Amino acid sequence: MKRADESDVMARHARYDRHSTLKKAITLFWERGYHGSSLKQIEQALDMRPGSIYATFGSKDGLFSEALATYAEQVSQELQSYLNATDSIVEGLQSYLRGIAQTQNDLDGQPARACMIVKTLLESSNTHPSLAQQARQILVKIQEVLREALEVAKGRGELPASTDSRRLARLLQAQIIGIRSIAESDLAPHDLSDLGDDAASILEAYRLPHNPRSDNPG
Amino acid sequence: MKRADESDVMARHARYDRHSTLKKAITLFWERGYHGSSLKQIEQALDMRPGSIYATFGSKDGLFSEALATYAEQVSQELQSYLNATDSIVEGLQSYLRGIAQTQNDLDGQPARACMIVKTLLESSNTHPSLAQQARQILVKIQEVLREALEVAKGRGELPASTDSRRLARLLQAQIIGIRSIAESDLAPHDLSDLGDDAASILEAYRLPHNPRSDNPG
DNA sequence: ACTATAATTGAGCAATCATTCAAGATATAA
DNA sequence: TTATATCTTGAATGATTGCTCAATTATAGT
Repeated sequence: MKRADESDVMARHARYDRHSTLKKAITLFWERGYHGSSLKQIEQALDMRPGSIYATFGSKDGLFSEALATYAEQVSQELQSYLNATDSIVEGLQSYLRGIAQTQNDLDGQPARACMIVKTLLESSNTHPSLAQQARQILVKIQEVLREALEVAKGRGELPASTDSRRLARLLQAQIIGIRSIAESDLAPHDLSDLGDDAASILEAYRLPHNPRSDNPG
Repeated sequence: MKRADESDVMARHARYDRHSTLKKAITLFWERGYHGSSLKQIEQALDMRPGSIYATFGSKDGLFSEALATYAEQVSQELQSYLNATDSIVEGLQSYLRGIAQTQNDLDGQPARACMIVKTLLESSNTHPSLAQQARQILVKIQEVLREALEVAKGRGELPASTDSRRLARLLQAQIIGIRSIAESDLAPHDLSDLGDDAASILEAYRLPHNPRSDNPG
């Protein structure tokens, strides 16, 4: 059997760019969730007819799964860009916590909304095991990114060597989830911003006591 | 016109106790959410036929709304019982944060699960405005309970008079939401317990006697 | 036992659900 | 052009959705 890309006769090319289509899917699914998004609405959001959708993504599940993976990639990259923006890992993390507490944190100027990963986990944990498992794995992966960043911070002397990075990473993830979930309330922008500051300042207690006139530099 | 309870002729009494029925509804809706629970499943969970369900609760929306309100009552009472268990408000709050991080925190021995209020808010914020608004109001009410508790703590000298109780209440609510949401991951019981401890110890920095931080957030 | 009242039932409703597939459209190679 | 491969379409599928209501059953007072 001959695969499409091996064929000696080319044919019609796809009208839809997969990645930009997935971004449209993210917008819809992030807003309405899996069960809340009907295929009718998906057709409208993607400007595709059912046949094309199923030919491209296999099923509603497949589309959602790809959209979630793409979203996770976006989130990871955003976190990484915060971490790379400063010499200090801890300050990068603090900056990230403050950033997600801004009501206009997107390029599109969208208001802060709960994380799509958490929304998916909570929605599907007892209705759609495979989706829930995917969400869990993404959360573990992000936790791993946080843990590695904290390890680097330890190496740089920002945190005590005794710091349990895995454990602190979980505390940070809880902050992220808490902030972004509360953002779904109609909290005043200023109050949400304060919450970001408070969550960021939690890290101060974990910092290596930095004494400018320290007499024991070990 | 004669009302039923004014009638001089009594009739068949209801087979179903409203409160125990609502508890069954909570179990289903908490697990599967609003969109994830079909009327077929509701019929089975309540052991009621559609006619009875609609005669009693009006609609699926009405049933869910009553179930959510009942759940909120349960949560508030649990929080209050933690606050009343100790002389110290702060320790009561810490005990609560640790308590919700226990995998078996219910009388029924159920594993820790994400808060039904938050699940509802995230699921319905863009699909079911009235439900989302109800969830938001409940969260505000709980925040108010926390704030009042913190005010009492200030009066008792547990916290500095300068403490912004409203702001700290929001930080605490973010902890609760974060812990309970992360509980939906298949985190090891010990790890979740650690997270509870870490969230509880955040309050140490806000305490009056030994505040390790120079800049008091508040 | 009889009557009035209320609670319960479950078959059945129109609408919507996710999905399929034969037919048509379009681009490339020869 | 013609043939071939691929993409797109949208009507139609059977299942399921939330919900209704006429009929049935059960209770209490007379």
